Amino acid sequence: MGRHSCCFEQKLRKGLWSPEEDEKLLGHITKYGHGCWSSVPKLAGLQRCGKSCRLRWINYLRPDLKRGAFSQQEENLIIELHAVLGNRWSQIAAQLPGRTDNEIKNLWNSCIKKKLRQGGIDPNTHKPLSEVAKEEEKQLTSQKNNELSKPKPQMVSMEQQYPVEVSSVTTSKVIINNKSTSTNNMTTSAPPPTHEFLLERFGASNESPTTTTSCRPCDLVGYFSFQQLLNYGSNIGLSINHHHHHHPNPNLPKSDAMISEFNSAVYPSLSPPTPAEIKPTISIPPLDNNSFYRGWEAGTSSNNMSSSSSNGSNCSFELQSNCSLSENNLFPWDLTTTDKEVQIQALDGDTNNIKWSGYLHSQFLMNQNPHNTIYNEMKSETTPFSNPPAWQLNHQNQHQQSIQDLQRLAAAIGPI
DNA sequence: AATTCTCTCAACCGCCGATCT
DNA sequence: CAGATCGGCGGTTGAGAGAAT
Repeated sequence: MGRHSCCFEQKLRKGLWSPEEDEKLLGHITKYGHGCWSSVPKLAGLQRCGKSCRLRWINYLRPDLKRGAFSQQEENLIIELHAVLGNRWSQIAAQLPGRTDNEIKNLWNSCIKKKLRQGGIDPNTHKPLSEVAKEEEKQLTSQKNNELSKPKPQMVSMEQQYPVEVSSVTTSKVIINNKSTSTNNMTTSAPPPTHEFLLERFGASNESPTTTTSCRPCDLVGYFSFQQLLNYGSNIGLSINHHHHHHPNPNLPKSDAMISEFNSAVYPSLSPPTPAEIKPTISIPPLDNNSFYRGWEAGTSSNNMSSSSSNGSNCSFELQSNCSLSENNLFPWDLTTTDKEVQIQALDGDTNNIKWSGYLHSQFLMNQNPHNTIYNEMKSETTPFSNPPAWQLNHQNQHQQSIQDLQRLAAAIGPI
């Protein structure tokens, strides 16, 4: 069970895709949509399994892919998201329009990990390496002790260990305060950081006056503002602005000051606010996709989602769109217009960065001409699959789902 | 110039949950 | 209800390119 039948089939090609194969797949999908992936190879005349076709499309042929090197902003965002999501590459990729999970995963494994280590940060835990080493030592000793007392170690599921479901916020799964889950195996590969860690990172410490109950507003802040970021989709960068200038977190021991400085550089938008009474307000955009996007578009480059604090504290949480949608057309297609497909083009508009192979490159550049584009074909075709294309619907649905998730969460929590 | 090493990245593999039959 | 199928995900592999020796 679970195995793809295609995996057993003989005579299927493997390995790198030839330009001819790419052309066939591209031609087929742009004309008919992918529909059922398992039927794509047959229909497109390819000796590949459907899974391979899907992967090729998603990772390489999709027209909304942003090619070229990752910007520093993107890298920073990946680091920030990894701190929250762990190795959930697809969810991280969902916040970086035009980037694939595979690409991000590769970048993480080849570059970012190394950079973080060089900066004294453990890439798995996002904590200073020195701290992690200490914890490992502690764990080793406590493990030894446990082995003496317990014959078998208890398995802890991810849900038990990190009970806040980051990917899909549903009222049933949100646990406001997970103080009970103190076991935090920092040696495992890339666990999402704990709630406590986020509190530490965000500076929402016990100094808050509202810390006595099990449902503190500040407890929500770390996750919830991040959740807002995550759910509000691809074009939002999180910035936690505290109106002090950057300085090492006073809560950190002095020996960690350098690391803190590094954090400021690597996590430029994540410099911890001073421990203060942060009380975010939540504004929920309407469900209507178009008006939501227009709402972002209508704003300036900085769209405050929540920025008030109850006592006039200098801290504010602010969600920013990276830049104005109207300026950069960050969505690969403009959902508010009728000529959607005509708008599809390299997102950053920098053709030098486009890594298409030669024939594809010329083909796509050609296709950017609204008068000569296969995407016009896509639009005009009225096949069961391509009206609109599934990959467009997916993107659209993803945002709508995110908004609905957030609304459910807000409804469950009530006014803060 | 030849060899080895390192890095990048496309693609595969195996698993899982959802859906279909 | 059980098995089959499918789409999706994260981990891993290995080819190829470039750097170092």
